[in-house]
Amino acid sequence: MTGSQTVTEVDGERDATQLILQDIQSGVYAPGTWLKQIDLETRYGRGRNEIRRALDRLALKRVVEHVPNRGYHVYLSDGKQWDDIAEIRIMLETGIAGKVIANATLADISGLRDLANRFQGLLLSGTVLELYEANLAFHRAYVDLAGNAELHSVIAELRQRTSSAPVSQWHTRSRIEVSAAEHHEMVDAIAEKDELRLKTLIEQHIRQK
Amino acid sequence: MTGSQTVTEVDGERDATQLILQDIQSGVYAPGTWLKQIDLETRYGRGRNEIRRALDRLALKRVVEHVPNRGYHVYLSDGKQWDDIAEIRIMLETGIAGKVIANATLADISGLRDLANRFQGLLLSGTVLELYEANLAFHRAYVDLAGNAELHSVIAELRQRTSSAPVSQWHTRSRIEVSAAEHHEMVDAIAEKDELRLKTLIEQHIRQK
DNA sequence: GTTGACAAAATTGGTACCAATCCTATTTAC
DNA sequence: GTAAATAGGATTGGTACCAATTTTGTCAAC
Repeated sequence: MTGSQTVTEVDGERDATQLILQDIQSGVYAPGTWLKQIDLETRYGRGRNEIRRALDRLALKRVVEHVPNRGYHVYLSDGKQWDDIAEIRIMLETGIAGKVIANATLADISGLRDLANRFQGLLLSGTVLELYEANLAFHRAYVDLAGNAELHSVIAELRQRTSSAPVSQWHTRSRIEVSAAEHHEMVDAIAEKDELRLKTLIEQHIRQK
Repeated sequence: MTGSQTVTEVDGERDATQLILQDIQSGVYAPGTWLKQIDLETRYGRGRNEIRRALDRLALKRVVEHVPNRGYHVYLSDGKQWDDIAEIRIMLETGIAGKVIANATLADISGLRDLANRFQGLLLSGTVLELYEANLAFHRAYVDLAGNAELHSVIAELRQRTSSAPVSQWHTRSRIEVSAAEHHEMVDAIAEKDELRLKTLIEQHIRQK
């Protein structure tokens, strides 16, 4: 049974890569699942060619794995990989702490506060994917304050690598609550220009999530 | 004049992506050059399909830029981008300094020393590409000592992003000499377990290159 | 009942073709 | 003589088809 009706009314312009990625992140395709080209073709209403390109890109991003003459399947991330990537993120996000504090205007801080609030607001009503997006928006805004255009894409890529099963993270509500609180603490630290505290918070935040 | 004979006798198994990348890094294709599919097809003796996939991958890596219905051209890296990437590399390579020192066995240090020597040895006789590869091997070995499997690919990717014109870097011999000396100093610092000095050296090394 | 071989179906991956788009050179009007 | 318009050529990018490989299902032998 490969069937699955078209998921789209008007996905119109969006890239197939992101659609597939989003479905993987939403848990539609569990880790280990084989992604058959024909299925994807009908599901997203795209040509064979675009599907192949999308799968190749995802394979490059290590979201799926390619086995010649067998196809592509969702990557099964092990614990070690998660730890390694967390460590890299810590190095980068703490590394820019000083710059962020130096660059942050009052408007920036207020913007961050809004994003932290939005995440907190979704805590009760939001879906997992919405929470995921809100959390991502917060971290993205933080990283942007460093003024390093490249860093943005690097971190985004890192996130995608582990996000194979974001559902499996944040299983308990209490953990999400902690995350929401930490977001606010981070904003506080930025407002008070307390670099050391900010770094400590970030490390703690990334590790536990 | 689009002509250019096949560059290969037996490139047999190597991926077209890497062949093109290597040619860009060697300066065969200058920044800004349009990479026509037909030319690449004949030059590397590959099908249209593989060329397209390779170009798509390189576009994803930001080595080339894709303009719809126009084609792909070698990316022109501006100074800001170089600085941004250098900064990221500094954060990462200094960030692992402690772990590297902790993990490095005598054999590891000796291995690093060999690689530093090899770079130095190529200083007179080697081509630009050989120097580039030797330098890369040294840094790769250093990064590997951190025991973070993911970090490896992240840094490799970062390097590729700026390596559009490695020829333009290292224009003067004196700079290469300085780099070679710094490699040795880094090994010294690791051997003496002087983390602070190692970090200083790395920052200096990456920035000036 | 289990294991092995064989045939059929399904899936991938490559090749070739064709339409759409863009650049260039020539011609024409002013 | 210069500029706009037009025709021609070249390049990209998508679609369809076909071959190669693998998996699944069936049958026979032990």
